[in-house]
Amino acid sequence: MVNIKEVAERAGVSPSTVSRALSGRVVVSPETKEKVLQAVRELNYQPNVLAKGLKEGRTKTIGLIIPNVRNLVFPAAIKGITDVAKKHGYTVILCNTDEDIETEKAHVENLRKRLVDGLIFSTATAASTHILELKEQGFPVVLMIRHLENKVDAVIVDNFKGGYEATKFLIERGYRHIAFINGTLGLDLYRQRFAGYKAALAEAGIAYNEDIVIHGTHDWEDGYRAILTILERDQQPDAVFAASDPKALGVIKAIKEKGLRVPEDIAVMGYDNLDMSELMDPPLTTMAQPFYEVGQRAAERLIKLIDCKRKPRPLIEKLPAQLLVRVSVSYGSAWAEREKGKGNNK
Amino acid sequence: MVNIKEVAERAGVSPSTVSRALSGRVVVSPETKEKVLQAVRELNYQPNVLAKGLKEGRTKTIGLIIPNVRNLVFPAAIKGITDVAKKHGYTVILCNTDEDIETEKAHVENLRKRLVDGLIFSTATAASTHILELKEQGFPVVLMIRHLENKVDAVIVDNFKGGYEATKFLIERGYRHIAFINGTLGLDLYRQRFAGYKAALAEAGIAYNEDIVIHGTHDWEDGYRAILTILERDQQPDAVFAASDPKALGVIKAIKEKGLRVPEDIAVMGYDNLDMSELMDPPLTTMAQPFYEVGQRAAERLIKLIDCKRKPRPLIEKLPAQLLVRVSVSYGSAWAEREKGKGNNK
DNA sequence: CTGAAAGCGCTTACAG
DNA sequence: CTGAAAGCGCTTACAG
Repeated sequence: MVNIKEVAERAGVSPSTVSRALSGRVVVSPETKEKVLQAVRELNYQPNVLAKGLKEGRTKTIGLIIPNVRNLVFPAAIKGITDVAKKHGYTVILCNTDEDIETEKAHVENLRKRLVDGLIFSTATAASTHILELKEQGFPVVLMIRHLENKVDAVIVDNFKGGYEATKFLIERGYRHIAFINGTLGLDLYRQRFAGYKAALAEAGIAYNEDIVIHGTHDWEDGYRAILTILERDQQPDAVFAASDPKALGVIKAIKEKGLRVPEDIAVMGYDNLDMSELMDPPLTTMAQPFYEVGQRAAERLIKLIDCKRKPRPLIEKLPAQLLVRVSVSYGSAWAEREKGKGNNK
Repeated sequence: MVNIKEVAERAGVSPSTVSRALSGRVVVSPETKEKVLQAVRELNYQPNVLAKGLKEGRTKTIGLIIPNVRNLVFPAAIKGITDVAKKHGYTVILCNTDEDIETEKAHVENLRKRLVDGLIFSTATAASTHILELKEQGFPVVLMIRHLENKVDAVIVDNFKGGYEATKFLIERGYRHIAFINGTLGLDLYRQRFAGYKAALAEAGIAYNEDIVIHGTHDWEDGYRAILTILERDQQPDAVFAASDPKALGVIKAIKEKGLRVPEDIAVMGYDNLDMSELMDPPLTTMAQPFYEVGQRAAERLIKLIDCKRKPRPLIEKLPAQLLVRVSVSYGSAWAEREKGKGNNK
């Protein structure tokens, strides 16, 4: 590859001048500048980013650490990040941790060796204390989707509110026996959705029934098994709130295979709004998470942290999940009764 | 961050010695080596990869250029690549082109400025001649999933065979009026699947009927509309072969909404085997593409190209797609007849 | 406005 | 086996 010296020779100036003409930050006479640009074009000169980075101490690169690229919540967020990064002239390095904390640490080391300017994370586990260390060293870090304590900047979705609103909607629709199929309680986002579920029940005066709540499910097959387990306990929920779309989809599959109908016999509410959820039979009612926006906001926040010398105090940005009503939730038995009663109340 | 000089001081040796002790490629006395490693541990020294890369002219980094991270075929391939890269000590830089050729070119420039050691591509379009240029300059490039002419190393799936076997299976199952819903003919992979479809028809002596073939569909909504269009043409296919799973899923949705049953009235065959396809109602019969393996093989090939000075001639590796029989395809009208006739033929 | 020099943090041929 | 020196390709304070 051609270097700055060759460009300088071609243009009849010194390397310093080439550098200045290209940077735009220093005054260079118009004629010299034109000569330089001409030479650059002729030789198709591409400044070596390593040398530049070594000198300047920054690389216009951000590291992105994701627990699992095959988890469908991440591709949209990745897109949001790369779009914003591109707009600001940043390159993104993607690392996959397989939900493993040691792999995560290894990636962080590797990225720091490469002098990335900042890091966007979805933590593998809540035990990622090495992230707090980074933060303390003044290294720009933004968490996304999954967050830690409130000491590190983060862009997340309001999971308590999401869980609350989903459950409240089911209750308003007249469902009274609402099963909850949750992910691992090791992740704050699932704890929050659970708390929201309970809060909505309490508000409506519905007793919490632990026989229709299952934690720790992971993929659609777990969701499939979980609802079967609940059914085997001789529980007959009139609705199921699953804490992720894949779990909801597994639930629907199991319900159908039992010869029951969705939503007539059991309504199903998901959480995510993955691309496929609209396509399902029946189309899934769900809490839509704004993953693309989460990615965008995380990247914008990180770039702000990188550019600004004195570190502002951590900001936790919570975006709202949005209820998306489709076919998998209809009206429960309490709906008609309430409608009937409405006339009297007024 | 701590540098090599500080380590040298701590260990009481020269920077050269630190470098040598760490590289392992040169003889260093055991005692010196121990002193150095001790200092490295105490200071938590991480060699600066930029400086190292600048000096050595390589960075142990590979660039990965993907047309669209939200397209579900890619996450699995990305995983295959990052797994292999990690095993060999390489880092992966992910770039997203949005199917846009100019963005693709910009990414290539950017990555070369960063001295990546090689590139893995899924080309945005067949017109990516800049990739051929890279190849001619002796720069290591491997294409994946989508390939160009046979001048560049590539790991792809055998699309002709895949299209042929899918269609042949439908014919063997007794279907005779098989619609084909294809992607864009601008991509070789769709041309090949189409050719396979026609070859299987011809072999079985079934006339090609262009009224039940639609090209250029992209996502599930296009698939949904395409089958509706065919139905409006007063065509009644007994089976639909869709050239991707999302298209097949859209087809199923449309068929159901028309009050027809899958597979009893119309059978549906997909192509991909995305994670969700098994979950559908009915579970989708499809040609499974080994995306994870494609990613692995592409990364292995690229690393081989990087390590080997004299360039071997381009190798196009074709992995087989595999028929996965699930519920969305059953038995067509010609099946029973043939079964009946079998006794006589023997 | 422009050039010569120093330096970013490494590695490696050259001496010893 | 080890150290001093040069150099990878840039940028920028220092002169002029």
